[in-house]
Amino acid sequence: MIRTNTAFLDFLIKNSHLFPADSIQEKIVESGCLIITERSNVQKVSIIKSGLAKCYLSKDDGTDFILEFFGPGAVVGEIEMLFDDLSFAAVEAMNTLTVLQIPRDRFKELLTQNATFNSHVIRLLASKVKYKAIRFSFNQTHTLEQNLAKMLQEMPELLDVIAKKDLVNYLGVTERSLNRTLKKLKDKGSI
Amino acid sequence: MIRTNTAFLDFLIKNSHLFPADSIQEKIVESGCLIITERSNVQKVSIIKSGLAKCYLSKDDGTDFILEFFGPGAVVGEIEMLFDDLSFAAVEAMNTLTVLQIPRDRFKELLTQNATFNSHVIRLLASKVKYKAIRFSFNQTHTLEQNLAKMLQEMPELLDVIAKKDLVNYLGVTERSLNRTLKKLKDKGSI
DNA sequence: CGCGTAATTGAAAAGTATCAACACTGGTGG
DNA sequence: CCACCAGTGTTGATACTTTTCAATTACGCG
Repeated sequence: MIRTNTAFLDFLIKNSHLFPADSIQEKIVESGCLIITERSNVQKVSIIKSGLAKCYLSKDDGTDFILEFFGPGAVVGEIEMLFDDLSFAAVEAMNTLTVLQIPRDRFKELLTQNATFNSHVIRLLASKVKYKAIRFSFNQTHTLEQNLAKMLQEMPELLDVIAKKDLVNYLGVTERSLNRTLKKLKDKGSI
Repeated sequence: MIRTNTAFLDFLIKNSHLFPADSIQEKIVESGCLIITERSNVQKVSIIKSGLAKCYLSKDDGTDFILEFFGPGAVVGEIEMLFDDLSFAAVEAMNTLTVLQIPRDRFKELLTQNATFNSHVIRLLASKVKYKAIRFSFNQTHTLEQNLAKMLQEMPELLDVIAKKDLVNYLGVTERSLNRTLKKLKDKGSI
C-alpha cells in the first residue's frame, strides 16, 4: 500500500550526468510540509529518496481523501506537469523527507531526449493506473473489515507506521468505524 | 463519466502513413464481445473509433466492478502491453464497436520512434491517473444519492445510455439501492 | 492533583445489503 | 383471445454497516 519505485530512483542516481548544473536538487522536507499544494502551479517534479508522504484530495468539508502513500522512488508532480495544469491533489511529508527535484523544463527535455528516462516515466504512469484500479476496486467492493484485514496482513506494522487519522482518510471511513473494526479483528484474534 | 480522447483518434487517422501494411486494423466488435479478457496476454492495443465499452474487474463472487466506460478515442490494452504482463481487467463492448488495433510490436516501435505518438500515450496515461483519482475520491466520500445526482447532472440521458446493471457495478452498490435512490431523486424533483 | 487536549466508546440515526414478494412484459399453446 | 409461464425489473421488510455526535476515558504536563 506504500508505493515505491526503486528502479527509477536508482536510474536517477546512476545517471547524474543527465543533470548538469543544478538541474536536479536534493532537498529536505520536514514532516507536515507540503511538496505540492492543491490547485497550484507545479514547477518541479519530485522523487522521494527517503521518508514517507501522503497524496490527498481535500473535500468540501475540510477532510481529506488519501489517494496514496508514497515511499522511496515515488514520483510526484509529473501528472500536473505533463498537462501544464494546476495540481489536483496535495502531497505532504509524513516524516522528514529527502526528495530529488527536477525542474519542469529539464524533465520535459529528458522525456524527449532520453529514451530510458521516457520509458521509466511511461511505466511509472502505467503502474499508477493499474495500482489505482485494483486498489479502488477492492476498496469499493469489500467491507471495511476485509479491507483492514488485507492491509494488516500485507503490512503488520501498519498501525505503527501510519496514523489512524491517515488510515481513516485512506479508507474513506470515520475514525469510529476504524476503531470498532480494529476491535472486532482483535477479538477474532486475527490481529 | 464516459472517457473519450478524440485528439488521439484524430492523430491516428491523420497519420495513417505511420501504419503501413496492416500494422493498424479496423475491426467491428459486436455488443457483448470482449476486446480484452482478464488474465490474458494482450497482443494488440485497441482504440475505440465508435461505440461504447466497459472496463471491469471481476470479483470472486462473479459480479463485476466497472472501472470506466470507454467511448471514441479511448485506448485499451496499453497498460498491459507496457508491462509485458497479463491483463488485469476485461473490456467488453456495450454496443457494436469499431476499433482500431495496433499490434504490440508496432505500438512499442512507435512509442520510441515517433515523438508525437509518445507524447499522446504519456498524456493519455496521465489523464487516466488523474481521472481515476478524482472519480474514486468522490465516489468513496459521498453517498449514493450525491453520486447519482452528480452523474445525472453531468449526463441527463445517463439511464438511457447505460443499463442499470452496469451503473450498479460502476457505483459499487446493489440494484435495490440504485432503485431506491433514483426514486428519492424523482420525489425530490431533481430528476 | 487538576486541567486541557486527544483518543475512545455508546447510542441513535442514516445509509446500504439481503432476500423474498410482487408486477410487468413478451411469448406460447389451448 | 386469453390463460399461463418464464424472465426481467421493481418494491417492501428486515438486518447489517457506517455515520453522527455526545459522553467518557486516557494522557501529558504544569
